Amino acid sequence: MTGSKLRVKPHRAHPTMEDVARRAGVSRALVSLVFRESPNVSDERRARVVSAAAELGYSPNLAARALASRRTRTVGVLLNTLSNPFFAEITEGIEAVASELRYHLLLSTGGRNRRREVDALDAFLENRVDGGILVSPDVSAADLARLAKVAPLVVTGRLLRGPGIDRVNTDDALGAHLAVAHLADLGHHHITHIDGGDGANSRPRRAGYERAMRERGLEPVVIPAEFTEVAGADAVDRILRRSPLPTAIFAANDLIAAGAMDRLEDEGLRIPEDISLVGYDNTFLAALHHVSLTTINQPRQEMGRLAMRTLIQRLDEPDRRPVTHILEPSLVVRRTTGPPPRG
Amino acid sequence: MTGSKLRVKPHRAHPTMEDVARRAGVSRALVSLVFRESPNVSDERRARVVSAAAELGYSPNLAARALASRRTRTVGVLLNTLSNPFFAEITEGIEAVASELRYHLLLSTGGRNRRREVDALDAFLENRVDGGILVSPDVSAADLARLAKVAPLVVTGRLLRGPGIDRVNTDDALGAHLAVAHLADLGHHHITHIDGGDGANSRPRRAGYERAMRERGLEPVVIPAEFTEVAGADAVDRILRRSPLPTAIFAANDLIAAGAMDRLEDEGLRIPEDISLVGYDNTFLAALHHVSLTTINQPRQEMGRLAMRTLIQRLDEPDRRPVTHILEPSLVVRRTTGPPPRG
DNA sequence: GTGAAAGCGCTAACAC
DNA sequence: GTGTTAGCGCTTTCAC
Repeated sequence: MTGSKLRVKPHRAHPTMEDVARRAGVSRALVSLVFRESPNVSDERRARVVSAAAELGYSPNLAARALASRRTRTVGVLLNTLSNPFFAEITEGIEAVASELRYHLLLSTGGRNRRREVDALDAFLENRVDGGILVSPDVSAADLARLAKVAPLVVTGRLLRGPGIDRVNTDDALGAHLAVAHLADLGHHHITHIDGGDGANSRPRRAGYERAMRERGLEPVVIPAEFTEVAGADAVDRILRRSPLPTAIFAANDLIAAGAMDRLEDEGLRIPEDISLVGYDNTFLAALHHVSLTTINQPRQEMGRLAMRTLIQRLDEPDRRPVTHILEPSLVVRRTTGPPPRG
Repeated sequence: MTGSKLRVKPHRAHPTMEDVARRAGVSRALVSLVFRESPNVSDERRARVVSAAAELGYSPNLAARALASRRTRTVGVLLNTLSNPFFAEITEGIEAVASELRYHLLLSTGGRNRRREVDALDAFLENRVDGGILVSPDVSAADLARLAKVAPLVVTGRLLRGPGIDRVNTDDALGAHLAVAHLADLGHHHITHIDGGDGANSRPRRAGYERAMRERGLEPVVIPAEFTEVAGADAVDRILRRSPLPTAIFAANDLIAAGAMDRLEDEGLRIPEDISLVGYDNTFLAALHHVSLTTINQPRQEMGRLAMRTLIQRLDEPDRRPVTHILEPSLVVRRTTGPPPRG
């Protein structure tokens, strides 16, 4: 036992089923049936049990239940960080259906740190979670498989296959396509992409961009960057030194777009009159009136809900083959895109 | 059992301490001692046990441990919503020290919904959490006391007193003071406050503003609103109809300030040349280069860390008297404040 | 419908 | 240092 000295006082005596049974004048087993909502209990006795429990302030001990039933009704959720609204919203989706179905969540943030992620998976194991939802995990396939052997998993943001592993993903390549198509339809030919380096979804977005450009006979130009505001601003500096100047920029996420927007305006360029700008993720940021960024929306809440529902389905039907759900992103047009300048 | 049909397969047989003991050629109790890191085990046997466990892929069953030890090493965390970065960052602080001290988190978001919050507290009870951290909870004092009777609590954002309840708060009145002082020092006399209605921290901020104004012989003017961007914009509309026009606005949070900023600029007012603007919370938003809002910072991560540490201390020392920690906000000067226009 | 009895996998005295 | 023994509070056959 690490850390504190653990002079923790044990819980004050909680009443047990035994106590409830005694008070209601029935057997312990009957109380158990009532709390598991068995139909085979007479209304009269059920009422007696319920009110006895209420009087005593009884609350079932989930540890005991888990031990006896070999089921915990909790699912482990692993994600990068809650500070990123993207993950926070996915989590909210998960939580919504979990609470509806009376499941508990054991939450861990791995912080893009492999060791912490492995710790989290160990915690899932030790808690004997009924299943797990891993949002863009960094851990090795082997570590994942170890958990998957013992509890079904839903993984997002990775292409991992395996028995007991279902997947929920969004189609990032399609999202990039949507962005390019929107700009091309407005008449842009010179569309530069600022990418996200080796951030989680950077690659498929870049690939989608490149393919969409080539399909239209346009020349892809990729400026390497990373998923931050500063990187977006720096990337614009590099873009402005090139020629021909692009008439539109497709940024790999909204944060990059925000940084780019700043720098473009600092340079006296008007958006969208002089240059158009598209982001990705439709974060809170993009929706700000002040920013009003055209961007690609990912159904975050829905990703979470779907992940949880998928897990429940597998719990119901452990032997069906693995499924992959792909959610489609959509274009949100705001005020940072318009036709290219004349001439 | 609600929802799914629960044809859940029990866990594949996990190895138990019995298995490990047999394999290592020792008693079950010795294995238990090793896993609890007891010093009274010879190095040789410890090594035997550890490697036997590794070979079997043994992982301790926390439910069994909880049942026997009457301690779960998990703490329940209740908060409004993860979508608000404010709560997300507090949670990250809590998680950081929890994971360091090998505690687990049972997380629930109440969504400002009293019923869901009560459900969450029930879940804490049923899980026999060792303690709870409630971030700006909405539940009644009675519901809170019920939980507090059985597990120590740390509450933030509320002034609740009670045995077994420690508190961590920030000094919102001081934050408001800082904002007013900053503006007054710049030479502003007409400072209008856009408030947050009955949002969580609205009242102390408003009160702090009013007192700070009066202390300087200035007349407080409060425009009622709520904690949203739209409300901020609407409030500006109302402000512009008044006279004399203020030379500075102190908004009750950053979101309001963002809305206000938009509308002010729409009306052709320059910030800070024509009018200064101060927000509250120092969210991500304020830090955007594009926005660059002068605001009041709350140490969010630190709030979370402190809450968790406070809880651990009480676990170590259940009978000490309740403590209240007050964290101090600080002023972050960016580009939306300056001296009032001349004349 | 209801009750009795045997565990679930571990901890915590206590003996040795 | 190490092994023995009783539970912890529930679920789950299996009789009745």
